[in-house]
Amino acid sequence: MVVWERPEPPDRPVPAPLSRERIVRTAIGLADASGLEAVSLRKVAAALDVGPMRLYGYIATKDELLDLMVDAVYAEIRPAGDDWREALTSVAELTRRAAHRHEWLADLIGGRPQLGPNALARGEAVLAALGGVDLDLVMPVVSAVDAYVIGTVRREIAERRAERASGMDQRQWQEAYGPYLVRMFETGRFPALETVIRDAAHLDADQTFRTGLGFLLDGIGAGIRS
Amino acid sequence: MVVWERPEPPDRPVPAPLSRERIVRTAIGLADASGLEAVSLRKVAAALDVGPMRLYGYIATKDELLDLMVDAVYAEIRPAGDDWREALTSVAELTRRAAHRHEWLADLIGGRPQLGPNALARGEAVLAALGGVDLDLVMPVVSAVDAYVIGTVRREIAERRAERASGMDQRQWQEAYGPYLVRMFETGRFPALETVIRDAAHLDADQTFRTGLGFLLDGIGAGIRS
DNA sequence: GACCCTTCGATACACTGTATTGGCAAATAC
DNA sequence: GTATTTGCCAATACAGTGTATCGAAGGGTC
Repeated sequence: MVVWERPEPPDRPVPAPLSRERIVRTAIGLADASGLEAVSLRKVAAALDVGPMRLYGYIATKDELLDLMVDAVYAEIRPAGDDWREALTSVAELTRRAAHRHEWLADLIGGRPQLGPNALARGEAVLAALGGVDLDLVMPVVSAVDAYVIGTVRREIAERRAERASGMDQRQWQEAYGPYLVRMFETGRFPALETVIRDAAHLDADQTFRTGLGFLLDGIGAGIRS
Repeated sequence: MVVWERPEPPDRPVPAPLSRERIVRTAIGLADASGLEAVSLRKVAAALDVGPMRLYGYIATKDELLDLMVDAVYAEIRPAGDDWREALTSVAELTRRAAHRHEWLADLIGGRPQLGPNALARGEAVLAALGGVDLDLVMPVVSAVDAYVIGTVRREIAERRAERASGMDQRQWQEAYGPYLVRMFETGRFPALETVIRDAAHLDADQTFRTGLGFLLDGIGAGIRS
C-alpha cells in the first residue's frame, strides 16, 4: 500500500501529539530555512521534541517524507484559466513560483513520479482546462510544459545557489567565475560562446522563463490547431 | 581556483598511478553499474585499490567529483547540424541518449551550473550553428531547449526507476501503482485525469519526447523568423 | 649524509538512515 | 480486581557517509 492512502495511526493520548501533517510541516520549515541537507530524520524529530524512531510510525522511509513534502508544495499550486493557454501558463508560473518559495524543491522535482493527491489535483485542474484539445495530444502537451518548468527551475536555482555560494550578489559571482571563464575564452576555443556572453542582451530569469514558455506555447498552439 | 583549471598533481613515481581521469572513469563505472549511491569516496578508492584520502589530492570535495563526472558525459555529446533546427535537435537527442546511457545523470543534470570544458564545448558547438539567429534570442532559445531536455530526462528516468522498483516491466508497474490510482479515480475527484489515462493514446517515451521537442522548435522557428 | 617538504595512509569525528530490542502502559480476558 | 497480552515508544546499535587531522615515510636539495 502506498503512503498516500495508508491511514495514519489513531491518535495516541498524550506524549507528543504527532501527525504526518506536523512532521511534513516542520520538515518543510527546516528545508526552507537551511536547505534539504538540513532535513534529516534526527533533526526533524528533534524539532518536534521527539525521538527519531518515532517518525517511523508515520513514514516508512525518508524518501516517503520527501514525497510528502513535495506533495505538500503541490497543494499550493491551483492553476486557473479558461482556455488551454491560460491554464498552461498558470501551472507553469505557479509551479515556478512555488519552487522559488521552496528552493529545495529544485532538488526533488521530477526526481520521482508525483502521484500524491495534491499532485493529482494539480494535474486534474490542468487537464480540465484542456477539454477542447485533441485527447491524444493532451498528455504530450502537458508533459512538455512540465518538463520545461522542471528544467528551468533546476537551472535557475542552481545558478542562484552558485551566486550565493561565492560571495553574495551577481557582481561577486562574476568575480569568482568570471576570471575562470575569461581564461577559458582566451584559449580561443569558444568564440561563439564568447560573442554571445559579451555582446548579447542578458535577459533576467523572469524574462528568459517567459520567453521560452512563449516559444513552447506558440508551438503547442500551432500543433493542436491542425 | 576552479577544478577545471587547477592542475593535477605531478605524477608520483609508483604506488598506484592515479589521475583525475582514472578516478572519474571508475566513479562513472560504479554509477553506471549501480547508481549514484554506489559512488562514495570510499568505494571509488577501493575500486582503485587506494586509500580514500588519496582522492583528495585530485579532488577537493565529492561535489567536484560529481561535476567532473557530468563533464565527462558532456564530452560524449558532439552536436552536429547545419541550421539551427538540426543543431538543436541534435543536442537534445544526444543529451537525452547520454542520460539513458548514464541514468545517474538524471540526478545531477541541471543541479549545478555546468562550466566544465566539455560542457562549454557542447555549448559552443550549438551556438556556432545558431549564427544566423538574432543574437539577443540565442540564449533564451538554447536555454529553453536545455530546460526541456533536463526536465524530460528527469521525468523519464524517474518513471523508469519506479517501474523497475516495483517488479520488472510496465505491466508490473501498473499492478503496483495501478490499484492505487484506480482507488483514487473511484473517488470521482479526478474525472479529466481518468478520461485521459483511460481513453487517450499512450505514446512511448521516444514519441513523447519528440512531440514536445517539436512543439518547442516550432515555436522557436516562429519566434526567430519575425 | 642530513634536512625539509611533500604526500600517503590510518585514525577519528560527527553525522546519516534504519533494524533491533527491551520495557512500559494501556487494553483485554478471566 | 487481577493477570495477561498487545502494541507502541524510546534507546541502543550498526553500517555507512564525507572529510579533518596527524604521524610517519619517502624523495629532492644542500
